[in-house]
Amino acid sequence: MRPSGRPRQADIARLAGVSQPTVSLILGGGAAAMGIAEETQRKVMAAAEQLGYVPDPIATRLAAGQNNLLGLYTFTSTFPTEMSHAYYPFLVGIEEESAAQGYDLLMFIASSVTGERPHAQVLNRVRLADGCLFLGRHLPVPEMDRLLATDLPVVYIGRHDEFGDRLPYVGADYVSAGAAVVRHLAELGHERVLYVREADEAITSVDREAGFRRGMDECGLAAEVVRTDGADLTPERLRAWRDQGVTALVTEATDTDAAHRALLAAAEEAGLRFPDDLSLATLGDPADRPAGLTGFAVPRREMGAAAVRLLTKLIAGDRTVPRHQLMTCELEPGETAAPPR
Amino acid sequence: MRPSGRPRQADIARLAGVSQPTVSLILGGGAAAMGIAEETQRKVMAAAEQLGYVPDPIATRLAAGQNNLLGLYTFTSTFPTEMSHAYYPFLVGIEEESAAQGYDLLMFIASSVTGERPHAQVLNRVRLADGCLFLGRHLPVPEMDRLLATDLPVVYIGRHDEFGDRLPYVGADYVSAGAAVVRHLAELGHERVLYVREADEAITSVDREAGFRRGMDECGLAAEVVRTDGADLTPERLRAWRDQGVTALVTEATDTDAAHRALLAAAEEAGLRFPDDLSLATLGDPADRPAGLTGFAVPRREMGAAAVRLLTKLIAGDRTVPRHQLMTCELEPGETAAPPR
DNA sequence: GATGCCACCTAATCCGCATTAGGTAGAGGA
DNA sequence: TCCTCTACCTAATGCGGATTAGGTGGCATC
Repeated sequence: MRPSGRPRQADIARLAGVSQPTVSLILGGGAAAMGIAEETQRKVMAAAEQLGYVPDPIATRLAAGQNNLLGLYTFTSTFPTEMSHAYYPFLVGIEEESAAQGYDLLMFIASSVTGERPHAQVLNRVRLADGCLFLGRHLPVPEMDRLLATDLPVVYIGRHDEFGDRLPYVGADYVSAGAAVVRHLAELGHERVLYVREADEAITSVDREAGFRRGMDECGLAAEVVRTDGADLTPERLRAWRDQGVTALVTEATDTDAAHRALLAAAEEAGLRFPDDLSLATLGDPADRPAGLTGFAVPRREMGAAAVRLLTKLIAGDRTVPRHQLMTCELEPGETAAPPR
Repeated sequence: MRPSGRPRQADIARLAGVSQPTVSLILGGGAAAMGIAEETQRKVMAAAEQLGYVPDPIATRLAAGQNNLLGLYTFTSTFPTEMSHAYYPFLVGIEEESAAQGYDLLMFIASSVTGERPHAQVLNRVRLADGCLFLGRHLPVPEMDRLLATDLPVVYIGRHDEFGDRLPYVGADYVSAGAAVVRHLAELGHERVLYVREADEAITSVDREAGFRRGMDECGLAAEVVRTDGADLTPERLRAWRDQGVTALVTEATDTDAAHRALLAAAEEAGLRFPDDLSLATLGDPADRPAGLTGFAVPRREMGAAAVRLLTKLIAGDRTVPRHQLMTCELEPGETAAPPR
């Protein structure tokens, strides 16, 4: 049976009057084709062209162990219907860099039909590609663990230290970015800056606070940190802070943006405006980032591109690349922070 | 060389004291394993379990003859940086339905910032999927023609009649939708409705006008059509139409939205408001659709899903499916159309 | 004219699994 | 005892391409 009408190397070989291995050598290109007569190469290339030959990625991978396909697996729907297209910038970066590196993208889809453990199935299919990018908040640890046990190159987009050095990733440098935001506030003249963070201990939250502290430290200021669940951020509390001499607030953007939202709401209710009454900065990209908000931007597009570069290097067998990369986030001065008044 | 340390069927076979094909039969499950002794099955299953066997998807697919991959090729960047994410809803539908059908998505990347990849080359590579979806405004006719000459199942998203029956597609039924919008206006009491369209003769524009005319016809009204390049839509002209008794305007949404935008601008300048002074409806989805605009919605998500269904049927060899499908667009009553005043 | 040497290409295999045509052993019948 | 069936399993092969170890013919050399 010949399942597809696609031409194979054997067809080219017949047409060109050579053997299949010769075709493979020539189409394989470069160094391997060195010892082959120009004339033969021309014939073969012409035949391949004429037949519209395209190598079968499956066979290629089976035989050679690679097929120029980069897998992309998101642990939720790749194209989220609900959430603001948070993944989109990643995809843009991934697409661009993949094209630049000569890879096509193989998007693996967590089938909703498989129910129970959808990831197990897909994580197996993932091995179709030469390597795979992962994206998404909730990472299924056991399946990932099994995948890491294989030799498939993998890169996670986003910081994930659960697996230590075993899981390469490209993340954002929240620490440096947080410190930069604080320095910006200090340069504006703020001396009492309060960090309002959520109770969540996610690595990103930890990093942001570390960044805040580092920035304060570098400026010789005392770091004050408050944890909130959102509800306890009352207008009175805000006013009290202000009366005590606090001139700037820093919050963090998370998946829920609880602290950020609560702060905005409380300020509104208290009749406090930014930056007139208080300065405000936010560490991270809130989902509905108000224009002019002081903080930093997560370079999602660049992260996507960097992840592709890292992955292709891993595929190429490069053992020297740093397996954990943190991208710099650009400071966004914005308009919610100004000199204290 | 044994590239991966994973166990294969041969290993199981050795451990269970049977042959590799036997293992394949048993693990292949169900019907094929019918003629195999229970005892043997147990041994094999136990061995597989013990070794932690997981079938290699590559080899499986090579042997099975198809790879469960749907290609997706957009004639522009798949993830446009600039334009409002017009393709996004298509992608959502495509992803969902692909998952439901058990296919993964292979995204072919056309142009990139670096190194142009001519369509010809990519259209060749496209053939590595079991079938391919196409998306995008500008379709390279000669290359497409060559691709259609092969037996690769293909579905275009969007109406494209250049290739007649050779190119299956899933489009939107602009004619019916246009007629429905006009009927809506007529029901509101409008009798003199003016269609303001662009000069472009794209099939979609032709359809929209046809829809307008059909709607008017069904309501026993005379169709009046004006072509514009945008610049000639002066405030005076709008006022003149109104003074002559026109109570409703209909425009079309295109890639540039020239007519639509010009009309809004001219109305603003003329101090005419919708629906107070004139009623307005737009055929299609303008890029920045103002909330409440009367018109119809293009069911992009459903189109994506329908395209996947059509493609999978074609792949399965179904020769009876209608190769051209037009999806119904929902009327959006909106607020820019009201009874004439 | 035998030998050596290249330059070019092909035969043979493998990758891991699926499939089909056979083969073997044991049971049952004559 | 010989033959025929089943019941079970295996040998052989293919999928499409990569790789390696040869093989062949022509030309130069002694």
